[in-house]
Amino acid sequence: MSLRAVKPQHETRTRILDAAEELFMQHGFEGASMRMLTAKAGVNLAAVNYHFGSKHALIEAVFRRRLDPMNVARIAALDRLEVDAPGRVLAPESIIRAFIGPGLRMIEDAKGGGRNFIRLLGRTYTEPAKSIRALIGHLYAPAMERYKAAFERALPQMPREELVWRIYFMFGTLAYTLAATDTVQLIAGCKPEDRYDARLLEERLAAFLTAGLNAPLKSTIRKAA
Amino acid sequence: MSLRAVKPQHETRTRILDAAEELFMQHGFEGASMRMLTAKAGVNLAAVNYHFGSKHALIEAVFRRRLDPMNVARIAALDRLEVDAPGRVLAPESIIRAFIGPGLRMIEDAKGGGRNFIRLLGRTYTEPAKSIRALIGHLYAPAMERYKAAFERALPQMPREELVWRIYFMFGTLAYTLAATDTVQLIAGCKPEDRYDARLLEERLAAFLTAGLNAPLKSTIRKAA
DNA sequence: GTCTATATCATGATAGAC
DNA sequence: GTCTATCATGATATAGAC
Repeated sequence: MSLRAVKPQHETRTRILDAAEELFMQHGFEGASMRMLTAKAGVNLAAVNYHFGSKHALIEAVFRRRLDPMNVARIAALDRLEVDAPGRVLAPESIIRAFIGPGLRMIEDAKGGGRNFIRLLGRTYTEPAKSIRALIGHLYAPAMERYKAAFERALPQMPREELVWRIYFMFGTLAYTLAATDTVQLIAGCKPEDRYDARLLEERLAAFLTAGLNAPLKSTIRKAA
Repeated sequence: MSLRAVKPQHETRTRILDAAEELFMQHGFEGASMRMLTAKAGVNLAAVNYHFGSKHALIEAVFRRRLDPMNVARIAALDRLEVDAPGRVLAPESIIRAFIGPGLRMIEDAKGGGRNFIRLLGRTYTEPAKSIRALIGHLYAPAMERYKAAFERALPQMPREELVWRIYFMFGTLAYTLAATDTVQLIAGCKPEDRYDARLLEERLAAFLTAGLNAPLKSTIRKAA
């Protein structure tokens, strides 16, 4: 019942999450120490254990904060498509755009930390401990199921197994593109501002992915040497 | 001038490299300690510093051992294509197959450690310290330049900037596919043996990438809602 | 070349004053 | 809720016997 300001309650938590997101991205989960991130956040070392309980619980919180809304947005975008075209078969390209949009928009959020998170997410597919992989898979599962079903309806003639692989390829292209926009020298020659232009990236990615998804089922008969 | 067996000279080095490759893949560069990897290799803790000088130098050695031959094989495959069709324009698909072949073959090498390395490589695009990224970029550079030039000749009508992005997307799809074949639950439904069948993967990837690379330049005009 | 033993330091976590 | 101080552990690296 005190009259003290109520601000500090969430602020420390948020500052820790922001710092953790950036440092986990830069140094990995093991490489970023709690001392590093509490120093960056300007909070006391013990605050992490007070607010989150352990380093591992902090890692989970970092992912949940961003992934939950991102996948909600993905599902909402798909819902909108289906409501706007009731009963009709959706074009694969529009499903692709609905899926990649929420992730792409995040890379424009440099100040709010979204870009850091996107790159952190990219590393997560290969690096982390099993427990983290399981968490990510769990958080992604609902959106993935919805999109898988949408693609199956949009491409009824494609064998299920081939479709699963092509979804996997698309997922990989997106993950890599979002994660590595800073790091890969190949892209270094491009205009720097293009790397974070979500609209341009969406056009380029949508064209590439749509063509890949619709690739002919029998590979072209090539005349071997 | 002793008559002792000469085997031990290289064996310790190799055992350390094999163990490091696997443990760096599983736990990351910071997460895998020298104690862990010397224990796995069955060598003494001090042997790493004797043979490599430091942990960082060991990491470099791990990459050089595999990347050098892999890129040599890639360049050789492109050379062969150009020799077999002198003066003629190469089909984009054959260039793609020449590039992805050496990496794909590695995932079949479970026993020799190639599969471990491929997954280790995948994480490297997003995770590592700048010094490692620089090393990787340096080791890749010759092959990337050759292939970039080959694609430019094969697709003279495509704007250079769009081509760079499409090469980037292809590179990402390959990297992700190779790196994540174990981890992603989406693919878990497939027949497990298919994940490591290089021939099947090459067919699937080549179809997807070729279509993506050749995607129409203006995205389909879609009737928005 | 290989080993034991150890120096030096950083880590995650916690106890307890305020 | 926040701080200081500290514990127990495990890290890289090295010195020196064999």
